[in-house]
Amino acid sequence: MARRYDPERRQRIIDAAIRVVGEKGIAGLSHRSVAAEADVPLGSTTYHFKTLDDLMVAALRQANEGYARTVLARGALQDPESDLAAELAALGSEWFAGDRTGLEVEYELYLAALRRPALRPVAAEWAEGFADCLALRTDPVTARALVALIDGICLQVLLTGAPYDEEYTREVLARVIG
Amino acid sequence: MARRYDPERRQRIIDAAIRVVGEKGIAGLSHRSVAAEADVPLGSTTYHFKTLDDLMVAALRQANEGYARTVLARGALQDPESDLAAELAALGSEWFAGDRTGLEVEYELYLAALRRPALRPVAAEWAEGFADCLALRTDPVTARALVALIDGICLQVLLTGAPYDEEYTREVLARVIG
DNA sequence: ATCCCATGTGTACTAGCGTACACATGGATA
DNA sequence: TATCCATGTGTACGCTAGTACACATGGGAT
Repeated sequence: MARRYDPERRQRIIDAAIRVVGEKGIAGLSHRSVAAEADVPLGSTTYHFKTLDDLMVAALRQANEGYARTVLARGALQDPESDLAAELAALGSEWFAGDRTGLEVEYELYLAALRRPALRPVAAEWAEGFADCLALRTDPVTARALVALIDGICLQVLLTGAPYDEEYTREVLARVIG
Repeated sequence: MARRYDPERRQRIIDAAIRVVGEKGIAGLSHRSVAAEADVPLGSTTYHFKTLDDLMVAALRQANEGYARTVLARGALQDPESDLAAELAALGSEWFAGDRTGLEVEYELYLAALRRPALRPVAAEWAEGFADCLALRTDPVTARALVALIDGICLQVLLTGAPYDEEYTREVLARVIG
């Protein structure tokens, strides 16, 4: 019995869940599919995560942390001298560059909060955390609006297949900043 | 057997699908659950809609038409003298007033396009149709941004459970209009 | 050193799913 | 009127799901 007493078992299950959502979407997420992806027995996924909602909460929280890091990594966002709209539009370009799987996973789990109350606090954490970060450069109301507009623009791109337009994004974000 | 040769069978199945999504979410949508809700045999739902995607396409299209009517019904939107931002913010209040089930169904199907390519053209129809309508009062770029911002604001409300704030919405929409 | 219990493993049960298919029926067409 | 085929009905199959549970194991508290 290899891998008994695996101290990272729980973490590996979360990572596997994120990969499953990336490959098959939330509809393809099950205790069994995650167990197979993580190479652990079925009972192990049900032991660590009693319900799929629990697992999605953990996965969304982890995805949020990843995107929070990409925001934090863009240090210029904190620099009062930088062009906030341009920085945010460039952040969007970074998100959409290359493989979009990560972004799709983030949004799929985020949007799942619509029907899964358990996810709502985690979705709210993301929105508020991002807004708090932006509020350092502007007022809270504007910060909330920026988050909403960025969400809306990202969704239009993901849902309709339209290309991401950084210059357009910068322009309209700048209007909200006023 | 009663109800043989039911000329509205297909329509009744679509209506039932929308009710099922409203009650149980897309996750609860199946040929069987819809058949039960529409009070038709299983074979009837699979006959009219070969796949669930087909059924979701029909349901989203119908939901879109309903919301398009609420937009058109707000005649003041077309009136060049009216305050566009205020009218749109009021439209949001109308959407959120009372039972939100309809709005949740609309967004749940709309957002499902993220993972279901079959729904993307229908999602794009909604976004473009709404934007085209707004473009009558402003330019196409601003119209698109307004749709994105409205989507973002509605989602924040639905996902995080925050209340809908008409005055805040009017204020930030006005900034985008410039 | 002993024991407990958090953790890990394997399997079985029941329910619901999409799918397929054989057959029924009667409006539309010729 | 005779025929055809779009539409309607009922049932069965194989698959996957969540859940439950009995049992195994060994790290850490005592």
